[in-house]
Amino acid sequence: MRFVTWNINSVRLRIALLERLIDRLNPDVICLQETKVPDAEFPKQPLQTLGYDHLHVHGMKGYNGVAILSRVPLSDTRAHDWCGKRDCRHIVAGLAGGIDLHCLYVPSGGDVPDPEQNPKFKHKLQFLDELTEWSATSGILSRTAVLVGDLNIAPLENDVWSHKDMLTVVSHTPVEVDRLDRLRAARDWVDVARHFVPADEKLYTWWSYRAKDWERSDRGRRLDHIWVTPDLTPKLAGFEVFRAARGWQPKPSDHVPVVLDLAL
DNA sequence: ATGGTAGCGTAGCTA
Repeated sequence: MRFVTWNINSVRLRIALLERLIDRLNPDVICLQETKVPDAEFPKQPLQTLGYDHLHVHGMKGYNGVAILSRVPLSDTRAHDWCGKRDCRHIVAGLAGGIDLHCLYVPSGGDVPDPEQNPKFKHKLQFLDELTEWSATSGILSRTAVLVGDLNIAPLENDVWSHKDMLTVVSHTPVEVDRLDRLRAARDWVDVARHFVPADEKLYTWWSYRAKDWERSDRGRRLDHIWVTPDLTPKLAGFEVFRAARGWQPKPSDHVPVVLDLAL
């Protein structure tokens, strides 16, 4: 079974690129972040035409928004609210075989990496803390699961173009990397990218729109992640960062799709 | 040190 996660940065604007992605990768399940559309206006029809009959969409006007598009049935679909906000950042669906699929969009955190000065950074840390607490107490701990999405943190040295220069830049500061580690440790999640790609190798899933030439400067970050519970480790069959999509014209997303194959 | 681009929606917020 092939899973793809992609921060698409507006699903309506990039529906043609989503169709191209489907043509190239033929995923069974697609998880999207930053759909930026209320549920009633989600472009369901073109996806159903392509065989994605099982849709779990959770969006709002203008910002955020997550979605799961599937060719296989989804059960027990639900959404979670964190930090007292209804901001459409976390949905879950059940797959055959008792597997939970989490699609997540963690707050970006603003510019200043200080929770006292910057409410957005405080929100990011609190969001991760609430998720970690919930992971440890909700009973979901014992379930087999796949977690994907834009976690907006690049935890390892080679998840950013320059570890030294990025230590004070939101997405790679020690305080948020520590919070992400605690979340990962709460269920002993396996970081699938680093299962397949050695930690001494640079690996990015996002490149800023602001670079003159994203490909040449290659100042990327690994913000988009795929995690699985340890019982799925023997089923890990393939992984890819679909870097080519960053150059798709016109108007690429600043994030690229990330692919997981599971031998279920 | 600064400012650079993009999406939504049509100003200014968010990333």
